Amino acid sequence: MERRPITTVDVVLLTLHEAQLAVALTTRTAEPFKGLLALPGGYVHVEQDQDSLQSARRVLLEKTGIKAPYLEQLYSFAGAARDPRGWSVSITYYALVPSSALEAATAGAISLTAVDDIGQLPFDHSQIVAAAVRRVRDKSSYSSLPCHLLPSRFTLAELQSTYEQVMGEKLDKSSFRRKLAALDFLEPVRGELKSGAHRPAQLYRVRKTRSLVVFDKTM
Amino acid sequence: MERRPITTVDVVLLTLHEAQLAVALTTRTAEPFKGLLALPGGYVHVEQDQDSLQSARRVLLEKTGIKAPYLEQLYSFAGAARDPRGWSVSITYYALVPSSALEAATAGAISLTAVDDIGQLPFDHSQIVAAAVRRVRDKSSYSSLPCHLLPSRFTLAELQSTYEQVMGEKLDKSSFRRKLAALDFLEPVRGELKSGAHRPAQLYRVRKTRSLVVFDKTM
DNA sequence: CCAATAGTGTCTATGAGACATTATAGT
DNA sequence: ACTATAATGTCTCATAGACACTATTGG
Repeated sequence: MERRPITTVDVVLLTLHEAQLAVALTTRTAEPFKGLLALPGGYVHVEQDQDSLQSARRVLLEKTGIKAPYLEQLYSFAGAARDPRGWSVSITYYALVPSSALEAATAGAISLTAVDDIGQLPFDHSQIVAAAVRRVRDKSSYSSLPCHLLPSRFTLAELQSTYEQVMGEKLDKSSFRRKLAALDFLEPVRGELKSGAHRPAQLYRVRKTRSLVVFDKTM
Repeated sequence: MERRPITTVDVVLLTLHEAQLAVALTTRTAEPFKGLLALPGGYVHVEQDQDSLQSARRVLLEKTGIKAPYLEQLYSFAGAARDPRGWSVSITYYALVPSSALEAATAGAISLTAVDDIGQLPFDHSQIVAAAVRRVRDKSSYSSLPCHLLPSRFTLAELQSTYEQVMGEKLDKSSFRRKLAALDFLEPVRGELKSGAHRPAQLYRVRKTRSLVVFDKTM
């Protein structure tokens, strides 16, 4: 009987940090690449995990303390060359969390790096990060995905800024709000406002039933 | 050391058959589910395959005789419950071929079933087919993907009909052609026409450098 | 009143859908 | 001439982007 590949999960945990989309890296505690920064990841535990989503959740909790993020399968990287231990499969996931969730959850074991200046990472983790960023930017262009980078209540200006930071481009305020209104996945939080030295803004939250709304495409 | 999961690839081979999007199923030659129709699939061969795309290509060639189709990774299904042999990972791919490629390649070992009346399949193959169909329909709505369901030369009417069969809805001829012209991924085949009892149509082919063109999205 | 940000309105250009018209083959 | 399909043109409406304007707070 021939040898089975190694099976792991790796998670690309993304958040906004210093007005940039940033990925959370952890220091590897075991060989290979011990001591280097890499994606939080680990073996699938066949007695413990019912499926790979649970593996991803467990690994993320163990390595970063994050509990219930937006979590979605990204892609599987599999082959003979990507891991020095031999033929391996990495089922990868990406997660989005508000930066507040990161501050609360971790004991500082995490390094946040802007996705646009990731250097070389162990294994094929640079490619994995690149794929996640592509996916998130693409999906953000036609869905409410970036909402998961914000706390549960936010202003429309904060939401627009989040989209802009994810996409890396400015958006028109009027058009942006027209689209939000048409899609109708936000609801104002009654009576609550946010303060500054100027007109206060209405706070909103995502409607319970519409945590991921996909906009129109063409053709 | 704990046991590693089984690692397999399964391929959802799609084509047009009797004006419907159809999936190619093969009869299982081994347990479990020996003798039943299922997706062409098999173990990853770690000494033979450099990566999972090569596994998919190999499996598809072995089981169906298809050589160089459009082939793209779909999703990975992984868990304790999906295969009676135990915890397993299936890295799934989908392939698109013109129906002519199927007739030529197979010795009749393939069963073509319209995707909209797939019943129960072994393992979680029904779900896998459903995911592939969702992906193909979605991607067809904003890309030139359906071109891979046609032979290398085709008329605009044939292309429109292909889109309609994939998407399951009628399209307006004028709008369809306007969009094709704007995207500019087709080129007329010089002097060649196709005949009937009426005005002949221009034949086209996909430009070499534009085998998958993605249209605009919004936001 | 001023500064600063929130929120809304208007104009225009683009593009999609619906539908009509012209073109060209065989019979 | 007739029919069938190819190919193109026109009209209208919806919508996105650009930008201007009004609203409301603190100082």
